[in-house]
Amino acid sequence: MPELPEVETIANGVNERVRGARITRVWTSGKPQTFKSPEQEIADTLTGATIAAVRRVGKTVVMDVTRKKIAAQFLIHLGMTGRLLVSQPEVALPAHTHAILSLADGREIRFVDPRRFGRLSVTSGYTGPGAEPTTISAEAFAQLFKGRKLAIKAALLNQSILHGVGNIYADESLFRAGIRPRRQAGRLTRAELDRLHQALQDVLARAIHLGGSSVSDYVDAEGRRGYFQIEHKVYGHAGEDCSDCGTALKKLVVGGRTTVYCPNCQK
DNA sequence: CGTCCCACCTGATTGC
DNA sequence: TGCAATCAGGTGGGAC
Repeated sequence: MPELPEVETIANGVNERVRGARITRVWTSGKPQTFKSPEQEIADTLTGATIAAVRRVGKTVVMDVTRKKIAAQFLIHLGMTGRLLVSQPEVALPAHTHAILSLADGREIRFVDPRRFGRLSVTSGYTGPGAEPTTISAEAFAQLFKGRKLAIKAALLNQSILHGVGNIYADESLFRAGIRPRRQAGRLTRAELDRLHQALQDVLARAIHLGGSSVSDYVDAEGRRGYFQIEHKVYGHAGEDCSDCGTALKKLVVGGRTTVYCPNCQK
């Protein structure tokens, strides 16, 4: 479901509500695919721990916890349909709930994930697989794509190059930079890469400001929708007229993902 | 190693 | 109305 702006919105929302809380009990669903660490290890690490902070790294929600002076991290990757909710215990459990952290004050942090593409694990020292798009310099950004033969869209989606960008923000930033998604990453000029760097950071900042994109059912920790979808210029608009030039937007598949672009504005 | 493709899941929507 | 096909914000493993 969520890309960088949605994960950031969720992490910030959860952080504001549970930072400093103590976890008294952990329940997990036993669906093996969901758990990258053994469920017992997750329970042992979190039970009795205090939540120091909840933040985003790439598309992963990182919960920093301390238990008996030992620091650890609970990683929540939301996949396509994962949600992280902070609820009062009397609120009915949603279907497909896969983990519940009960807090000392009675509230519950719930991980809900219908498609089960999400993953839960515990670790320490997590830094994510790639570079951080919101703060990377134009120079370092350009460096990432040197010599790469894959399509620029596929490169943007590759989390080990740049982490946090997904299908929506890849298409939206390529449109705003005027670059066709199939262009070979290593053959973009420095000027084009600078435009892409700027467009990507603008789009991500704007989307974070609006609470992310709610395409179907994405909601943050408090059940609020995001509003960046109103500003999508290409994602979800295949066949419609380009908002800038009126040309019909085209759809194709790049890196295995549906891709929409303007054949006139993007070169 | 780089790149491509498909499997992994459920649910909503579309089309016959 | 009913049922099958298609599509979805993401990864990760295997094939080439």
